[in-house]
Amino acid sequence: MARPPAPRGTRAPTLTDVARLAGVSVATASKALNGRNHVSAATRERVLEAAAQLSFSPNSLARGLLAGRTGTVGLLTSDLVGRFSLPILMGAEDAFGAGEMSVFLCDARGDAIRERHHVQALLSRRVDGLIVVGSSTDPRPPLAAAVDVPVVYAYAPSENPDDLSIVPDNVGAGRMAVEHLIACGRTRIAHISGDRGYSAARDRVTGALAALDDAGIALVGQVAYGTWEEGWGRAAASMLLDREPDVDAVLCGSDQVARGVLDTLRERGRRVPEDVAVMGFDDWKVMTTGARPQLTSVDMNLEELGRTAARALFEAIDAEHGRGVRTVQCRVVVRGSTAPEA
Amino acid sequence: MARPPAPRGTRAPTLTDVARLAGVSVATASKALNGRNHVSAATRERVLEAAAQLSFSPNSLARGLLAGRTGTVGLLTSDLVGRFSLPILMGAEDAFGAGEMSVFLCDARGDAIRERHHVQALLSRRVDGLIVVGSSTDPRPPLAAAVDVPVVYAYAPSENPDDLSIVPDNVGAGRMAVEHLIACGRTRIAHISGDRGYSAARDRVTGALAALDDAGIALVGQVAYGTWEEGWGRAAASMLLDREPDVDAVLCGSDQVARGVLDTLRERGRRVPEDVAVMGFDDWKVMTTGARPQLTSVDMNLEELGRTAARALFEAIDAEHGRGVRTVQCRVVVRGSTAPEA
DNA sequence: CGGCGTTCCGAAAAGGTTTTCGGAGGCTTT
DNA sequence: AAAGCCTCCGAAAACCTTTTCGGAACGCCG
Repeated sequence: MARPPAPRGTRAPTLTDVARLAGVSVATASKALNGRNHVSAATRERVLEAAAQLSFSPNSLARGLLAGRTGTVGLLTSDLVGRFSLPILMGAEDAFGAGEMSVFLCDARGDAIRERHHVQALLSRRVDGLIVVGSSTDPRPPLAAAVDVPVVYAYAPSENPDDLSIVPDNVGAGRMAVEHLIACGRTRIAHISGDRGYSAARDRVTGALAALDDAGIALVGQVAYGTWEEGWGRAAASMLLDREPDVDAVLCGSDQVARGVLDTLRERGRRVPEDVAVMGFDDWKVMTTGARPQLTSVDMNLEELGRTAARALFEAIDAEHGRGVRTVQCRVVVRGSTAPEA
Repeated sequence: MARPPAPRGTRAPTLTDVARLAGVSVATASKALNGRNHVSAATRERVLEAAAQLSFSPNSLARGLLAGRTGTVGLLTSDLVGRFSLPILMGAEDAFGAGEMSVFLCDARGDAIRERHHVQALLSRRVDGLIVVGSSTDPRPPLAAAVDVPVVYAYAPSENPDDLSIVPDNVGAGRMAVEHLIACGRTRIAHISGDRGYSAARDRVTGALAALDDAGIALVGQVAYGTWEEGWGRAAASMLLDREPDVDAVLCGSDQVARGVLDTLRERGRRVPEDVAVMGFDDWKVMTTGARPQLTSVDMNLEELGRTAARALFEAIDAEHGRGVRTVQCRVVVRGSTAPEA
């Protein structure tokens, strides 16, 4: 910050330069470039030509300073490394990028201090709004600082019900999964879940049990909680087969767990899907399409969630701020592990 | 853009407000807040208190307008969905976020039109520099528009050697991998690579062959090019075992390919690592640690690459612009698939 | 008491754009 | 011919911060 900016070529052309070249005042140049009226066609043409010749590009800072609106939003994520924030980020970037909005990306890495610092920086840059992306679906504390721009929470809802949160429908996902298995003719369904500490795991269980209840079917064995990893899937499947040899479907808490289950089933000589159907959650492509057979999974529609959050923020910027928790529907992606290839 | 900004609470406090509250002029308030001298301690204290009371946050737009430097950089990626851009992005965000820089994220999705549009938008926002992250390590055309801010290409180098590019050392990675296998006592080494269309695959082959050559060892069979997927790994391993039953190590073009190879080896009753050692590239945690046994891999250090790119851009902003291609070293992460557990 | 140096503060300009308002000129209407 | 309206353009203000420069107050010395 000590040194002055290095003189790199010549300074960017300003509206004044354009006006001078076109032989008009800056006011006229501005009007011509922005398509406002009260400018004759001939003059407008001259200005446009001058602007093109200088490859003029209006200074967004000056514009934002005057308009009180910058056309920027902040995307505050808790962990870029996690694989759930990425599709959401993509969806949001997608929805914004289509318009005239630019996105500031900040990674707080789960650190509250860092988060506060980033929020301050974003506010000082006068963003028009904020999207806060959580790293799990568990509720998170709202932003500490007082923010006078709209905030939308994505994936992890805010603990404050007055905030607007967009979350995936994990209960619905569990329900849809079981309904799919039942539709495939399965009646002896077990559930190997993920980490009990995550509401995503518990919600999916809730939905799954509800669907079983609706169908008048009992779960085979107990819900098995563990971790989100392949190793847990292998171990849990082994125990399951020992205790419940006649199981004909295993719903898994994640695609990774399902991969482990598939491994164990193969080793035990169970055919998938003929003997046992297997399903995962998240539809993580590299997991589902690399598996043998390919894995049926529930797509949580995270990219759509990101787009929804962006659109909600967009509305909140222009109009009134919504509140409450909104869910985004998910969908079953059917592959070979539940339905034999056609 | 039609509606005026919704009046959300009261407008953000400005330096004028702070000065008025503290009973000084804006100039004094500015000096006090920025820690410049020629302000008495008492006055400074009054100003700081007033600023805190109003929770004043200086308007970065106005500051940037004046300073000619905005403290923002643009991060232009070709495909957020790909998993290589993410760690780079993280590293860059990391290196920038530590200071006073904010990052604009743009996803061009491999579309040149969209890319140009984003570059224009970034320039109009007066970013101080740009990082262009490619989706593969193949050289890419330089930015179309004339940019008068420093640009650093990351992962994919620019086709123009006068640009500065930071890329992973794929040749070195191939070399290190083979050296590790040799160090593990393997002498009958095969290589199941990835997609021949990618320079990453070819470069790794180059490095691997060079290391074999140095050691006076011949590759077992031919280099097998295919895809980056698990299925290819399974198929290629099957063919390999048919033709070269006495192979004692398989170097795989990616972790995914390695997973497929592991699968086939298990089915064929070969023990890993006792009979055959297996290695992958990329060190994709979910692939390597979920495997049985856990997979030795070469970490391409992408996060470090992102940090390096950010630092290079930082230097280029302050001083002179570098040029040429710089590589970032990678490292072998040893796991059970090449070395028996201790 | 005058001169001088030091310390502190305020006025003003700069940065680039948008918008408002007034002015100038041309044309129509009475 | 005078009055009025419409079209087009330019001057200037506004947005907010930083920096420069001049001025004021004060203490100290001669």
